Amino acid sequence: MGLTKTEIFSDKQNQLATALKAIAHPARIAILQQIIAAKACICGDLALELGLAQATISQHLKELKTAGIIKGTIEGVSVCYCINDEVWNTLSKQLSSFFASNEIDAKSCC
Amino acid sequence: MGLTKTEIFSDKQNQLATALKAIAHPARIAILQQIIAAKACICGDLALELGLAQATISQHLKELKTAGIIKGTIEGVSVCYCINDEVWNTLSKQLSSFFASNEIDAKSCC
DNA sequence: AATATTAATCGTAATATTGCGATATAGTAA
DNA sequence: TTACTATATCGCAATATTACGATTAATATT
Repeated sequence: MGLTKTEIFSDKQNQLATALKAIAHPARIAILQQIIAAKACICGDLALELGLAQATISQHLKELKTAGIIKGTIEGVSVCYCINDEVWNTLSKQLSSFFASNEIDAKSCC
Repeated sequence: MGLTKTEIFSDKQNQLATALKAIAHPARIAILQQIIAAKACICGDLALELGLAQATISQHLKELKTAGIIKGTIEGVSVCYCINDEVWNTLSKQLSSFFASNEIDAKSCC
């Protein structure tokens, strides 16, 4: 087996899981932090900064891009990556409401 | 290779990644939602409710428990799972500040 | 004690992820 | 055109995840 049964879950659940999965890796968290701090937004710089191979960083960037979290604009020979603010803010709100749904007072079991 | 190089990242980055990874699965999101809504907090009930095998739910519960996000209290023959509010709130705050770190105005590149 | 009930663990097969060297692609500069 | 630079993709090996049937362990019930 080994295949997630996405069909039994709601679109919202699947989408949130996919977005979280894209962020749930230390290298990708580090990449996002670097991009946000604007210390580096170019693949090669990130590779040097983080100490991973260029191919590895490129792959992580692709995953973040596929998830819509970042977008890349061609800048001559290199590509400048930055946060996709729309997706970022939407995800931020989704997570906020997900975490807020656990109200401390309203406990009915345990 | 196939082994995440955790040693080159900070503890915070690794911890956040681990916590997010625990949540980043539709079944585990669904389990957390059920527990929060208190419709089901018992393994067997969750298995029936979500349509996954008991062994599968038990495995997902274990992962959430290992991550510290939920805790289980023995209730006769069964175990009642509930949110670990401390961990939940800490993670909520960490994520809030992570997402807030992307200030829309302060763009220095791209 | 014998039986039922519930959850955890084991073992396994299928699939996915991670990381990197090597190579391909595409733009820039000489 | 030729050489250079930067990123993307391919191919591979190692490891991790996912799901489930079967089994085990532990508590109730009769």
